Amino acid sequence: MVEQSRDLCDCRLIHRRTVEKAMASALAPNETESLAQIFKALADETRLKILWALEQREMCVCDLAAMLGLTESAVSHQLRLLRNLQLVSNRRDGVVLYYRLSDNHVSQLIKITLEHLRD
Amino acid sequence: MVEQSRDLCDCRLIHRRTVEKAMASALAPNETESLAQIFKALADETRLKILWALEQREMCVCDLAAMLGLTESAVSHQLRLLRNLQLVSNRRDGVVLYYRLSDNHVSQLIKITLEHLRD
DNA sequence: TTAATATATGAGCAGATATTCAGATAAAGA
DNA sequence: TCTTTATCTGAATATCTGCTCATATATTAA
Repeated sequence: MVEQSRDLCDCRLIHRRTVEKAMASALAPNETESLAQIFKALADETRLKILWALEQREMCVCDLAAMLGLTESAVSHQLRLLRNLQLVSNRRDGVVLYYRLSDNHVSQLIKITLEHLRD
Repeated sequence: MVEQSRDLCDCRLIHRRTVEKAMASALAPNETESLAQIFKALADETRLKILWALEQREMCVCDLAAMLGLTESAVSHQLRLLRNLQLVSNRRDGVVLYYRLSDNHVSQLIKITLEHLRD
């Protein structure tokens, strides 16, 4: 006869202290959420291509669309997302908006991950 | 009379060289895909919590489930994903599998991103 | 003001994904 | 061998997300 659900294993008793410590040093809920948002922004091939291109030169929406073979609308949607997370900034020159990376954290993240992939 | 679609702006002609250079220095398709996979792995609050906990101590599936308030099944699914990307490894002690981070790239990524969020 | 250009935005759909549920494996001990 | 424990896995589902389409906004030039 089964007395407990299969989802309650003995480790929960044996490792009680481990779990308590892990919970005590866990990320704050808002930190976890913000981290996930940033990584979500990097978790898409289109946005990665955009960011990698901007890491090397500023480009307008139209340039990015041409480079990626996508509509300018699609690119603009992605740029808004990146803008909201302050990963990219822009400057206006007449009707044209030139986008660039806001800081060098993004390129650091991409480079470290490329390093990880090469191991 | 409109001669070109709205999706073909003059920038494509004016900035032709910019676009060509961007395409020449673009990430290889397989690099882009692999990068996106890694960032996708980090782009989920559950997996972030798992990785942050493992950065500080090894833990078994059961511990992680208790810590996160999730079923062991859900945790196991996520660990498989992280294992497939070689972000975590495990050692067996009897019936218990203890998980840990495979290398320190993940904690670097999380720390850089936390830094970005603090600016 | 009017027209043209570059970009932004909202709605909607197709495809991706995190969790749950039910059941399957693998190691240890009786 | 049989049972128990810890973990794994496939299928199903509800939610999320990237793109397209149509339209709106903002800047410039006529």
